[in-house]
Amino acid sequence: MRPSTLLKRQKIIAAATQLFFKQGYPETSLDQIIEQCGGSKQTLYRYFGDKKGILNEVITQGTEEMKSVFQFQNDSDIPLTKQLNEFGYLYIKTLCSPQLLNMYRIVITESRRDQELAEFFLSRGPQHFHHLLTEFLLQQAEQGKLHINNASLAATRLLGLLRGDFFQQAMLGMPSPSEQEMHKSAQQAVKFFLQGCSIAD
Amino acid sequence: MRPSTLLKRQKIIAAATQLFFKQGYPETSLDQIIEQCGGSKQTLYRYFGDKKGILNEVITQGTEEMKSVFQFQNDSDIPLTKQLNEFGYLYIKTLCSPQLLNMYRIVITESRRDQELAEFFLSRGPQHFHHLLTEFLLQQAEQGKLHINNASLAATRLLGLLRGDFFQQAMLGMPSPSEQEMHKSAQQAVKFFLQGCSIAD
DNA sequence: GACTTATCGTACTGTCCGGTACGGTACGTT
DNA sequence: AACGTACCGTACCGGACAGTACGATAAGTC
Repeated sequence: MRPSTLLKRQKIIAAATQLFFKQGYPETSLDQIIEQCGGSKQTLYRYFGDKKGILNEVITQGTEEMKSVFQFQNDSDIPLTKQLNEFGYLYIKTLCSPQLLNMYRIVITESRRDQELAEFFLSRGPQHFHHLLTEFLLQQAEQGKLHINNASLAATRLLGLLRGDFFQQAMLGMPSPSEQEMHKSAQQAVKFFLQGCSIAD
Repeated sequence: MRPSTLLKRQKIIAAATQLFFKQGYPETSLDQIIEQCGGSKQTLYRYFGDKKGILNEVITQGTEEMKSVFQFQNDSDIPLTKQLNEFGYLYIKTLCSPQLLNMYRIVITESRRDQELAEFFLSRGPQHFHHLLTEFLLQQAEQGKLHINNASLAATRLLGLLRGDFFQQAMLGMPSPSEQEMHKSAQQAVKFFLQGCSIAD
C-alpha cells in the first residue's frame, strides 16, 4: 500500500460528504464525486466496493466527528442548572447543525433499503446524546442534587423538551433558530424540566 | 367530463399512495402505478400533469385524511388530566402510524427539491396538532383549570414530552411502541407536564 | 534502471425511467 | 347513427447513472 492511499481515501470521503449533504445521496453520481476530488472511478471502487460503501464511510466518519465535537464537560463545581443549560444549548445547536440534519435526512431516506445503516446511525448519533445525559443525571442524582427515579426516562424528557419544534422544522428545511433563541430555549426547557423533576416519578 | 373521471382519479391516487408509502417516491415508477390501477400513462398525465403532481395530491389527501381521523373531543365535563391523556395517546398513535411516518419520510426526502411541499405538509400536519392543543390549553387556562402564560409554548412542551424518543426511532424504521406503551407514556408525559406547569413561566 | 502495482482516463454496457407520440377503442352526447 | 372526446396500449425518445473493461501512466520498490 502506498502512503498516499490514506490521503486519497480522505479526499474521496470529503468530496462525497460535501456532495451527499448538499444534494442528497441518490442525487449524487459517482462521476460528480470524481470530478470534485480528482482520480478515477476505478480507485473509488477499489477503496469502497460500491456506492453504498462510500455512504457507510461518510456516515461513520460523520458521526465520529460529531461525537468528538460534542464535548460535554462534567464539572461538579458548576451548578447543576448551569451545566444543564450548557448541555441543552449544545444539544439544540448540534441538532440544528447542517452536519446532523443532512445525515438525518440521508439516513431516513435510506432506512427503507438499509435498516443496518439506520441502526448504526441511531446508536452513534441520537442515542449517544441520550447516553451522555443519562450518565450525567444519574451522577447528579447519586450526589443528591436531583430527585429522579429513572435517569434514562428523565433524559428522554429533557431531550424532548429541548428539541421542541426546532428539530421537526429544521428537518423540513425551515430556518434554524438563532444562537440567542437556542440559549433561551435551552434555559426554559431546563427550568421546566427541573420543576417537573422536583416531584415526578 | 365523464362521471367515471373522479373515480379514476381516486383509483390512481390510491395506487400511488400505496406504492409511494411502501417503496418511496423516487423508487416508484409511473408504470408501476399504472400496473396497479389500470389505465394508461396518458390518463395519468392528463389528470396530474407530471409525477410531482401525483405526489402533491397524495400528500394533500393524506394530510386531509389524517386531520379527519384525529378528532379530539373537547368535553368540559371530563377532567383536564383525562382529556390530556387521551390527546397524548392519540398524538403518539398518530405519529407512529405508518400513514404519517411514510408521509414524513417522503416529504423530508423531497424537501430538498420542493420546499413548498415541505411547508404545506408542515402546516397541515404537525402544526395542526400544535394548533389544536394550543387552543385547548388556552381554553383551560381561561377557565382557571391550568396556569400557563403562553399556551403555544406550553403546547410545544407537551408535544415534545409526548414524542419522547418514539418519533425519532420510528422515523428510522425501529418498531413502534405497543398500545399499552403509548397509553403509559402519554400518562407519564402529561403528569410531568402538569407538574411543570404548576409553577413554570 | 527494471519491475510491480496502484492509479488514471476514457469509453462502454446494461438498465431504468419520465415523458411523448400515435393509432385504435370505448363512451357519452345530440 | 354519427360525432367528438376521453381513454387505452404500446412503442419510443432522450438522458442519467452504477458498474466494468482496458490500455496508458505514474509511483513506489529492489
